[in-house]
Amino acid sequence: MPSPIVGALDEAGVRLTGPRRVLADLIAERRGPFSAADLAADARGRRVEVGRATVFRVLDLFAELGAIERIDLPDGGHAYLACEPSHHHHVVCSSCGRATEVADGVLRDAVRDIESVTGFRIDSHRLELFGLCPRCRSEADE
Amino acid sequence: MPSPIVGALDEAGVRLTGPRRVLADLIAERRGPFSAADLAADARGRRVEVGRATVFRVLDLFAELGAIERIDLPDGGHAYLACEPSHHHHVVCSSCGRATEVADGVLRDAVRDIESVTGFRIDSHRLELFGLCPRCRSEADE
DNA sequence: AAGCTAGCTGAGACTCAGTATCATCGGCGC
DNA sequence: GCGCCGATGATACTGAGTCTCAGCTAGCTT
Repeated sequence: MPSPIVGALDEAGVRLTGPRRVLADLIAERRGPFSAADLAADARGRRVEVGRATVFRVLDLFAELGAIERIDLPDGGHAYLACEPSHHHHVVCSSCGRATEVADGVLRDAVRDIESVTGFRIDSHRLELFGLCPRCRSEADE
Repeated sequence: MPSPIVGALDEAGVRLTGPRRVLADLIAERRGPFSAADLAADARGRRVEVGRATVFRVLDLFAELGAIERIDLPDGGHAYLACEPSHHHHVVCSSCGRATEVADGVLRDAVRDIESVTGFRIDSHRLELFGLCPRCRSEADE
């Protein structure tokens, strides 16, 4: 079964090259957030050489297609996350790295409030949430 | 008149050194977000030499004291912003860089919703908003 | 199936933010 | 003033991300 990202590539009408397939597969197998360096290491682990520059380019491409998203970690670092193309936000577990998506709806009212208070016209926003996932919560309770 | 940051340093009981005063003044004069490199350049422009490492250290210190905050720009870069120490979020004008603070209250309900939907226990979050400030809006309308 | 070409790739040099180290300096409590 | 200890600056280092360019290849064309 081909990864859903490969399907997205196909639909977008971009070339389906070797490195793109490999990276799409590796991304599909990852659960939590990952960095460009992680992917490069994964590829090396499989004895598939993918240039560092290519990893960044492909990550950019996927992000443009909406197949993955770039998020900012609390420590200031960056990471990528496979996700649905619709606008949404991420909840990242600070213990195990597991991540979940949250629909954007919850923020709509808040954004409207902020617009009327500040006079700004809000064009875009980014919200990232960090905490403990259900599994890590119950482990912490024991 | 001393910058409000100098007061914060005093209260926190940390040393009031030359570089800290200089950087506090430079930060107080800035309107929008700024980077560590911006500050270093400002200092050089005034013929005051402040080591690059010191700029980062002082920025860290100020951030710890809550006198400034680190924000993530939409392009993935970082910047700092002078602000009040209470928890809040920033609205940054994507045209002129002017920034405003928004109290955290608007998000409380949204965070509660997200907790009940996902089962996560949310410990922290970061919200950044980008758009046009009132002034740039009216200029854009003309 | 062979040819063509735009677009992709990999190597490697480069930039730039941020960190680590360490000898020296200078705030500030005495 | 004196002296201690934290702060400083010079310098070297790391690691993420970008740029360039020669060579390669996916997939259209015939």
